[in-house]
Amino acid sequence: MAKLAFDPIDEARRQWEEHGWEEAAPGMAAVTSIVRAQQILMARVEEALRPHDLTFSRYELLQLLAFSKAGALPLSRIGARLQVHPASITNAVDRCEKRGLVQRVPHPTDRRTTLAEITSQGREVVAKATENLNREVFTAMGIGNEDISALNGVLKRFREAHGDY
Amino acid sequence: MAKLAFDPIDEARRQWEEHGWEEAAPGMAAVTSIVRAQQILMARVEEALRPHDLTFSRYELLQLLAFSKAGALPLSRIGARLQVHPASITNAVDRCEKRGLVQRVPHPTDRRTTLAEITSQGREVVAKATENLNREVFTAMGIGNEDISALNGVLKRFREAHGDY
DNA sequence: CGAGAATGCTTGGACGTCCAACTATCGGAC
DNA sequence: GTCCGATAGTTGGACGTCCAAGCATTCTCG
Repeated sequence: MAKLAFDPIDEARRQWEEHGWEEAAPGMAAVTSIVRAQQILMARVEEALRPHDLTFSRYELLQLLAFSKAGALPLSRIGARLQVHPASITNAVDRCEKRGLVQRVPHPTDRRTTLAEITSQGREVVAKATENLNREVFTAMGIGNEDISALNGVLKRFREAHGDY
Repeated sequence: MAKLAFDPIDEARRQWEEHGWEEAAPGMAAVTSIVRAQQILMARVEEALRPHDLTFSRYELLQLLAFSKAGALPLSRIGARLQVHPASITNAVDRCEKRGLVQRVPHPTDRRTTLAEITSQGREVVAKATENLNREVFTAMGIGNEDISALNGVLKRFREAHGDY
């Protein structure tokens, strides 16, 4: 994988400083690092999910439903929890419904609302997928526990500062 | 923006621990946090670039060329530096070329290779875009300098552990 | 020197994301 | 009680990413 003899982010930082943007250099490095880390992680996650024919979005959908009390939630609440556009929810639910992992159910009192309900097959698939993810990704981060804790702390402050949750 | 009364990541962690996956909980939280942080950052970046009609991929392409000695690089080297698929480079160069920010030039000795060369207009656009990014994103991260340093340190170790660079 | 492997780029298709526009339903205010 | 704004979900289009396949060129090695 390593095609380069140097760290591209260190290199970018050097360039930033050379151009008189010392103020912005650490932030630039942080943004670039997060983007790159996300690319690496998503590649690993998608690989762990491939045997189950799931994508990360669809996995998140199924896991959220599996953890909910009734196994069903309004699409709008799903969107709020996963922080994605309503159209993306429609898409994810469509695909899961085609595979029988989820089914659309009308809301009992509000006819505008549609619920997504996880099926027993959906529960099976998401259980196996979680097992894989835990083994191949979440417990194999490649950095120490202190680093993971520090990361979680910083990113929690970051998200809070930007009005997440 | 804040639609929720709780942190979804804390909630997910709680669920993980309840299901006996304590081992994987910190890694799960870290992965989810990185994904979410990247979403937040990309939204901010894209907004800062919108006035210049650029996307982040195209900005990265232009900045890389602007910093290169000759203002031109083989498409394959661009792909290696930005860590994206060749097809994505083709796409980005196509769009920049249509706007006159970049032009394709044949490699002097290797006829397989195509160079992307930044134009003077491309240099103007990327300079203004960088100014915007520095002001609106890179120097407005919402967390302290120590947090940014810690983040950069952890993510550098993470990237190194996964064979980046 | 010549055939097969490797490299460089492009194309077409699948997927996910967002936005804007639209339909349907609900709820509050006068 | 009715109308108008807010809310819920879907659709179609634009964009970016990846993969697989294909074509051209260059390199390697017998």
